[in-house]
Amino acid sequence: MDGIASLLLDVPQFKVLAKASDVPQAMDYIQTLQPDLVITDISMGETGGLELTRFIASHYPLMKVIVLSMHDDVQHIGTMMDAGANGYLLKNVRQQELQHAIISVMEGGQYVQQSLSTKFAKAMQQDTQEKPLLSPREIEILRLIALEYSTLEISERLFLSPHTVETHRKNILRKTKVKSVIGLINYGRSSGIL
Amino acid sequence: MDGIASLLLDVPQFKVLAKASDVPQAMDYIQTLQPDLVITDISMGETGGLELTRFIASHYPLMKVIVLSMHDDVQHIGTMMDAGANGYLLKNVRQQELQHAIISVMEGGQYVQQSLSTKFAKAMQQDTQEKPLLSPREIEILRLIALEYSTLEISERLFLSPHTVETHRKNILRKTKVKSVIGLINYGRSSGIL
DNA sequence: TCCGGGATACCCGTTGCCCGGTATTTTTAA
DNA sequence: TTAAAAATACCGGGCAACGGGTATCCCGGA
Repeated sequence: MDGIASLLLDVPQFKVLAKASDVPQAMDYIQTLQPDLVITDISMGETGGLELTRFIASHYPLMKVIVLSMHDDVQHIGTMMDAGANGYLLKNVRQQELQHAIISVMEGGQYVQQSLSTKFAKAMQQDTQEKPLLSPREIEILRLIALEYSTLEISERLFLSPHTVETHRKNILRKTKVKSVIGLINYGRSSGIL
Repeated sequence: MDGIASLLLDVPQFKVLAKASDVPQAMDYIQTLQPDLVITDISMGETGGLELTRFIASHYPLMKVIVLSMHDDVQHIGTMMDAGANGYLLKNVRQQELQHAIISVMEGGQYVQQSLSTKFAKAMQQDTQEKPLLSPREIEILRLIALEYSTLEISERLFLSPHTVETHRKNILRKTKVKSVIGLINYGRSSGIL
């Protein structure tokens, strides 16, 4: 971790606000300092880094996250990027590429290390190739949710069991990776469903 | 009251489902028959009509309420309209204007008797003229709600008791007259707060 | 000077969302 | 045709949201 910090210290336009050695500490710093960018080492607690990334993505949508990892497989990259990471680099990244990644990310882009981007891009292509994500039925229900219909009201309107609507609702939440109806509305707006 | 009913009976597209002589009886009818429209005489029990209107507005948002009154002052009109009434007429209203009011209200509009609307509109103007509606604190909290913060998280972020946040949330819901966070988001979007 | 609104805080009860499952039928895709 | 996905339905539990109260403090306008 010190290695990374020293890499950054050499560059005047970057300022290291804090370094955290565990996830709770990191969360604390993030909430108090609210930095523009968080560099997360997912080798430290395995799942901790994933949770941290999800937390940042949902609570601070404008805050950027770059993941430092030692895993170069598509699964790990995909999981972190899905969780809301803006960049993914291996721990052996060179200073120049790290700086480049930071700049790209801060400008609103995504950055995956050169040596990984080829295989990841290929996987991504098959992965994100306009998969509808939500089924027609689910979209229908999402629209009704956005219109302030309760689960019970939706079930009455569509002649379904409330249980069915509940299941659909759960599946929608799972698929869109949001934590409540609020995220659902935001998702619907940004994806053009609503 | 019979005078009103007979006015309505002359018109084929209106059907009088029931007449109530006191508030509890009216509540009973409303809940069992769920009419499209309720015409309330606020001279009968003073506060009773106000409570009834509030009850309908909160429990049956789509049900319309027209208030028949003998008070022509701005206070009374404002109170009833704020409580959720869709129309306000004096008891001496002519049949033609009553019908017109009903049609306007059923089409989703608001109707205040011609002879009153001028003074009321003037009061309303000062009243609704960029009244911030939500206080700065409430707007702050609304924004955090939209970012998927829970009440507890908001309280921690603003160094407040969760109870306080709860109160603000309730006041926001009351002021914006929506029924859940979903309506809150929609309100925020349309009003430009979010 | 007094009143009202805003901000703060607390309590209690009900409702509905959310999460964790399981399971059947139908439809679609491989 | 066979496997996966979608749509349907049900159960039980936890907890946040919501509604309706009460109460104090402070400040700015009437």
